Amino acid sequence: MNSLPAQPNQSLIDGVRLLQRLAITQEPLAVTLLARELGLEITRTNRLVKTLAHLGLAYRTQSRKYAAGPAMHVLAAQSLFGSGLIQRALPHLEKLSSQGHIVALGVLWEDQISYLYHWSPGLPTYAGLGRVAVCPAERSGMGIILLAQNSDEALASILRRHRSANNSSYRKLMINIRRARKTGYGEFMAGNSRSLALALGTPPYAALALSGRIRSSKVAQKVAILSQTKAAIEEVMNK
Amino acid sequence: MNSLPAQPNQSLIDGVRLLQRLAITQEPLAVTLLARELGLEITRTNRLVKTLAHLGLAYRTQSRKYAAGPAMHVLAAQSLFGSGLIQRALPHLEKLSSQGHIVALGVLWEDQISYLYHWSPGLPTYAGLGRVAVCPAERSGMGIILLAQNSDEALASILRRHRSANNSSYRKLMINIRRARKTGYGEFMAGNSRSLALALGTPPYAALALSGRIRSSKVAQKVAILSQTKAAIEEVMNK
DNA sequence: ATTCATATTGCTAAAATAGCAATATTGAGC
DNA sequence: GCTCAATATTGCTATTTTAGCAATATGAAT
Repeated sequence: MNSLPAQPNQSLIDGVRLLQRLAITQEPLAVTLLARELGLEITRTNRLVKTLAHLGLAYRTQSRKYAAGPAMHVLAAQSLFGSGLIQRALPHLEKLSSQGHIVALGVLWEDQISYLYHWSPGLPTYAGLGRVAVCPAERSGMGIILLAQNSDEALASILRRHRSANNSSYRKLMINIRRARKTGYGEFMAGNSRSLALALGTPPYAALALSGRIRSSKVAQKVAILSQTKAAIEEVMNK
Repeated sequence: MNSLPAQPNQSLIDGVRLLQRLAITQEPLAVTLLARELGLEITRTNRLVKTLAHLGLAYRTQSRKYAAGPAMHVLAAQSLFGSGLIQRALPHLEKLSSQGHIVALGVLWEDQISYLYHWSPGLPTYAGLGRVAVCPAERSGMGIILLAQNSDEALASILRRHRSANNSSYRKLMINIRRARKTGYGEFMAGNSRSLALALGTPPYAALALSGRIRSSKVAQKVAILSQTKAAIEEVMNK
């Protein structure tokens, strides 16, 4: 993202990754699992997680597993403001409600999509916040368009590190990614539900999606609507 | 918050503090200022901030100042879910709208209150999110009730580290804190606007407030209403 | 252009961490 | 309850990383 400093601090880098991993699921995780998932040594992981626990950012259960701690509320408040994306995007996302589809705003982390907003018809607008955990990027329109920004090598390196090594799903993903690069939008089908997504920002920092039973004949129209919202959000973000 | 690990990682601790400091204001900050504010050495600060910049969590302006970076959106999405507080509190906060006052949900960090939610009459519910930056804890009902949880020594240590060393304001704060400990709610007057706040959770992890032109005769009634909301939020948080 | 303030890096002493091996703790199965 | 196996945690010291000085670079202001 930026030039490496003279002395990049590996403890900070991996500590933040652990923090992020703890944040995205509710279930408490064992140190061994955390270490394996992030490719870290166990003792080191244990100490970093305990440091996070000391800060209140992690919480140790009786069975010595770790989950998000109470200071996560503090970090949420701070990063919510620091990001400013939800605050500025919400008025525009709300306007998409009338489409009758799921509306989502998400970000890519490693090989996962996290949702800033995930709204289904019938819910009040405010209920879309922090409602949904994560989705594997390869099974998400947003994931596909965000992954598509990477070079094939960078992509391979991301995917190699995660269980996504499965060959058949990898090939499917690459097909979707190549199409996304050509069309400019991410598309993923799950059963007869279609997810359409556009990236926000250059370089992209988030993505925007509509999901539901969208017929092929309506795709261009829905993408055009997403484009308007994309432009509107990018405009307020560039101020 | 938790027992110190065998090898607490100071880089992670201070790196996270820097991250938090960058998140809570929009203006880019010079390294010197960051270092002074957090009581850190300049070279170290420079390297930690550059590591954050490498992760995308900080952004370096042309004039070599640092602000929140694009990965802050990612952290916001993750911590929003990891915290779960906004998601679960919003339906209850919305019910407070009919009171005709400002409704807020905030957290304490060092000597500052950050807002998860800060809603004013006339706004849509969703607009209360991430709208307001920070407020010095000593000038906030929420700040007072949250600071009141600390022992006098812990309190002195928090305040000593910050510019709040001002004697007259310190004395006023202590009066407010002692009253809060007795009454169980935080109260702060700014002009003729009154702010009333209750802490959430044991130990408290956040606070809830109503602010506006609240007459003395109405205080007990408003505190009772806040208590109901507090109980409702605590209940959903304990599941 | 020159000056000043601040950011950044090179360098090495000093301090913190890594990671092994040992120990402690917990949960599962008797 | 007891034993065993799996996992977490810590003590220890070699190794690595960081701290912080001094030097340099980079901008901004004049």
